[in-house]
Amino acid sequence: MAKPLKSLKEELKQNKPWRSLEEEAALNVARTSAVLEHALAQALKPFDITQTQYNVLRILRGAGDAGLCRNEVGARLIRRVPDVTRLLDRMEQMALIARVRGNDDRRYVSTHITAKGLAIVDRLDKEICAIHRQHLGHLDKAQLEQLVSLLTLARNGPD
Amino acid sequence: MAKPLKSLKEELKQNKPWRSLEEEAALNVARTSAVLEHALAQALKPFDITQTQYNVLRILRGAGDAGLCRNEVGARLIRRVPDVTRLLDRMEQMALIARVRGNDDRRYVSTHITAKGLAIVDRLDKEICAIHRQHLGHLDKAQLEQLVSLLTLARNGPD
DNA sequence: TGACAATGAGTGTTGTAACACTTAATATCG
DNA sequence: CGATATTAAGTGTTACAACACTCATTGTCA
Repeated sequence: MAKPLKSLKEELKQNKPWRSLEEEAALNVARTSAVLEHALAQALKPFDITQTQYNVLRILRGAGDAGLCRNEVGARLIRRVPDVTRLLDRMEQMALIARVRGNDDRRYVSTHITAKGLAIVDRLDKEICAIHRQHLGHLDKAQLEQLVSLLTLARNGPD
Repeated sequence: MAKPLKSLKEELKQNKPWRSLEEEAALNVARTSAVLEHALAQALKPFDITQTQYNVLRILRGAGDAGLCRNEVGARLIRRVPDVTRLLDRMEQMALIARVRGNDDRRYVSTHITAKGLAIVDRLDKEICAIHRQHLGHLDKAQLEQLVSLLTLARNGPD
């Protein structure tokens, strides 16, 4: 027998009907994201890094030896943050990343992941993977693909 | 002809394959949420309130004259925040809400929306509705329902 | 070639989020 | 009835987010 699913209205003890289906969808996206991000934040806490910092580490691991400049890092973050400079400052202080100012263009500062930073993301890979499976593993392949497809469609806008 | 949709990988200039479908789905949820929340934040800026504060105002509007205590407000927020007290403090200073300590149980403080707060949420209704339609209106009814259904299923977990 | 725009990084400041901890009032039970 | 737990709200502190602004270096073209 199918388990009765707890709707968002029940979750937030909301008893009024949604004003529109679009609103219901938007709130469901926000709520689901909040739940997933909370789980991620909990997993990162023992390592004393935030989700954004974890995101940066993964971006810089992907960038390899070439590294990336501040603006490129900022552009690849899932959530845009103003003040990438001090985000990187803090990570540099923690010795998770290193920065080198360019020689040909002295405005340019390339940012690299350090061995310490790399060790942390590598160490976290399995754990984060397990969290994703724990939270989304009960959806089958077709459902996950459909979810990705609907969200992609949503983000690509009406134009 | 169908417009080619921009995938998350293209959006974030990521060229590596996802490690799992679950991860791809989780990141798509997070990214979509970030985009929607950014749009909402922009709309709220002229009124000098944050998304969380807007969320509180809607909760308290829904609660009506009875109001809600601090913990109830916190429980109904889309994203959990520690320190609801000072969130409400700030809103009280802005005269958006009012608090009354209970007489029979003097621990209990009920929180109400003020006329000023009510005026702001009411004023915002149409605008927020338009934002939702702008961002999700190009999905048809079946797609939105499926999105809600998949997200609800995701949040309800494997157990 | 020299003024001026464009680009990349960084700073100052304020408010808010996150964490652990405390105080006050009521309920419970030996 | 008094010790103890429970429930509700609040406080102290640190670090981070958000906003507008500045500084330095390079590109461009009249």
